[in-house]
Amino acid sequence: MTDTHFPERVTLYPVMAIRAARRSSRVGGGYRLYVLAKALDTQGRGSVSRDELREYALSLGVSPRQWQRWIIEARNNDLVTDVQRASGEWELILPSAGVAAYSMGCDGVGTRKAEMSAADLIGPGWKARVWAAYEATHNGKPISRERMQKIVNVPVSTQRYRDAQAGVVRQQNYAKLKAKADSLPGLVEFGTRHKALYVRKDGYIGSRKPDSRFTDIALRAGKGRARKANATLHRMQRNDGLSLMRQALSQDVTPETDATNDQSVYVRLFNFTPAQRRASERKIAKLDLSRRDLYEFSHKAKSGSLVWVEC
DNA sequence: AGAGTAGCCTATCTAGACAT
DNA sequence: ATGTCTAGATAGGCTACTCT
Repeated sequence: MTDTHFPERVTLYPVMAIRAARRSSRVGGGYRLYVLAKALDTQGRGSVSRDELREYALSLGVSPRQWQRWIIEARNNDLVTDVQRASGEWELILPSAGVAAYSMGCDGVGTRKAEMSAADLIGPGWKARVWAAYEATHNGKPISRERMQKIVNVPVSTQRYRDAQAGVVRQQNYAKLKAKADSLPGLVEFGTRHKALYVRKDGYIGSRKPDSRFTDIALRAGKGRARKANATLHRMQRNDGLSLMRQALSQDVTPETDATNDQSVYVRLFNFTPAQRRASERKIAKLDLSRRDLYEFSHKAKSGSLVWVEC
């Protein structure tokens, strides 16, 4: 076999992949071809040989017919540009992530890349595996499906469908609040930002938090150049008058909106280590927020659920 | 003969409705 | 909170065709 020199792993921005995976995007194959091309361009030259990319795709099980459709999609979305070298060989010029995101109509590339196997991009279930890569970027931190829908605009029912198909493991999270059981009636009567309150066996008040999800389909990669890619994208949007209002806070925190003034007044942060918690406290101190929840990981319950203590 | 392609057919997917 | 079902839509495979 001559395939062995082709990359087995690729890195991508799951937020872009999710955009491409939308039925209406008409760039599902084109985007995957772009990801493969980027993986092939190990030197970062900004271009790859068209024949080599075709060979790479076919070695992964892409049919000649698919290749034909995919490269057309990639061209239609400015993800590749054909140029002929003096030698006669055809090269494909590849845009940067930010420019590619702009071409695809993304509002952002997210904050994290993910790494996954190239073969997982091909064949039935690829959308679920790409979704799992997005789940992996949360690194086990609790996040509700509703929140993910707000971020990437994938309906909750579709999220469940994808998770089930990709075998994503879900774990429940419970928070141990500072308040004791005797304050529960007051909390119930006057209301609280905490949902699903109950009295724990140790006498403190507990609250059900969003689930954590885990997968081994993808690894969370470093932050890489997400900031740069987003900056490029947003500059292009501004130039086109397409700039959208963006979140004031990073994706590591969960802003909620106060219905009365539409301002972010509330964040919730989950931290696995004391060092993470201290970093979060510093971050929060700068933000001038009226309300916040901060939790540090405590332990894994017998049931498998994760328990977090309010700080 | 071999490469590329059109069009048909089937598998897969989406997302709402309903059930548990 | 999850699972099941479904109609309608899309993607991908297959085959026969054209062109050189």
